[in-house]
Amino acid sequence: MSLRSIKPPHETRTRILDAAEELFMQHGFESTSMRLLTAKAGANLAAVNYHFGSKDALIEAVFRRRLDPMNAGRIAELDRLEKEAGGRALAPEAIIRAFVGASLRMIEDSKCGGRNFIRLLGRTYTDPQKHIRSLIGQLYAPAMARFKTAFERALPQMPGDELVWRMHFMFGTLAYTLAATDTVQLIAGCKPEDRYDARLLEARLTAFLAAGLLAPLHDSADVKKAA
Amino acid sequence: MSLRSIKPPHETRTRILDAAEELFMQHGFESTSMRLLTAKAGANLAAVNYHFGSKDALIEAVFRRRLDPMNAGRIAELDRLEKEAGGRALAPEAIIRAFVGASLRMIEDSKCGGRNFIRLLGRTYTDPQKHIRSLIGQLYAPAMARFKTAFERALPQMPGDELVWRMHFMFGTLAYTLAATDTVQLIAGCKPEDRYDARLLEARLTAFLAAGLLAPLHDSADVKKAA
DNA sequence: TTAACATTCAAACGTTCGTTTGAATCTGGA
DNA sequence: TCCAGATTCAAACGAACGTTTGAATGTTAA
Repeated sequence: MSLRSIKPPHETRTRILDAAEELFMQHGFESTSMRLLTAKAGANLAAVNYHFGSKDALIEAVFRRRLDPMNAGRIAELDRLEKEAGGRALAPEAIIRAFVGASLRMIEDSKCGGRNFIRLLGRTYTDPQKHIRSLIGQLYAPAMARFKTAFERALPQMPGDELVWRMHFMFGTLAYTLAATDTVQLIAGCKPEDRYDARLLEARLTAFLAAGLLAPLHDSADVKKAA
Repeated sequence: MSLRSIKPPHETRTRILDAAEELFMQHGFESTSMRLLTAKAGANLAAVNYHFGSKDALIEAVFRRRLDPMNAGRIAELDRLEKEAGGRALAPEAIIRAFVGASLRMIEDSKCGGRNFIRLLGRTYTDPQKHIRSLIGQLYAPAMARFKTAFERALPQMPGDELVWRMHFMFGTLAYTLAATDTVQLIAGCKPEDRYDARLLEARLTAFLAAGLLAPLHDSADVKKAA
């Protein structure tokens, strides 16, 4: 038995996950048939049910594989920044960058299929199926709580519900930007060139989000009076 | 023949469109079967193919019915504002409000099923199927061009590509906010109460978007140097 | 070599899908 | 009243779906 033939464990599992990632991104969950998927993965039709149990379980596995490490990285980055700052408060923009950077770094990473995943992820926040949305929510929960307290510390003067909404807006901007990589031309009116240079995009996105987060508080009394 | 029995033209057509709007929102396009849809509309299974030709044509009709008037309203509102201002430049926030308001007013309108449509629309910008995305893009194109020149007039100092991206971000924030009406609790950690009071949401969203649009220009030279 | 286990395979299962068909029914003007 | 066109209806079509099955093959350790 030669060295070449030492088979990595779960080889088919990984091939299936890779194929699923790409096809789910291209066609969505329902339009991706097990027959097309297993063919692309070079596996037998029954392989998905053997290795994952069902198509739904495969979908869950696709998200767990990348989302867990990604959010762990976000939290670690935040820990690092806070340690580095000693007792001082973090700049809101630094917190934003810790969150946004994780997504954009994955886009840049061309050798792992992260770009497919990020686009897929960005679209799945608004998936019709509730159990899929709640899976995503569950996988995000720890990081979300961690970043929320970080923002609270950085912006002690901001009312709680206001912060919740602004985080919601920021999260949405990121999600849409990553998912809708081709709708820029809707506005530009032409094909994007190198518009998805991740580094430039990160700078633009961070500037936009930081300004939105720090926007002057609207006078909610005005709104209530007008109503 | 009594007055009551005067049948409005295209009655079934309308019932089908209404049912489609609600079911597409609840389950997505593919998970909504013609059998469920026609049953909800109180029509025969063959009715969709008779009145619209195919399921895809029905999807298109669902969007055309509401999107065309909505964008026409946006443009009319912008015309009104510019006429009102005489020759003076419009405030960027007023332009934003003209765009955002059209969506939020439809959410509030409870008697027409606009709320379903808006959620459906918000998610469809990132639909996997390219021909659906390009349909939406085509329906938005006139309004998008109109608002782009309005922003250019209001912000003459902003570089063109920068404006394109910031409009992209704003559009995305709006789309996500409308589509993901239940992910706020992802951040809040609890059920939203009256969180979707449209008027309060409009104030919050406009403040966020205006600040983001007017964010200080990042030094793109820095980014290029670092790369 | 053998036995136990893990994986792959071709084939079939029952179900559901969008669409089509041709007859039945309704509608409005001659 | 009668007829042409519009609409509705029950029934069926072939295709594609996710999943299951049981045999075949590959792998590992005694």
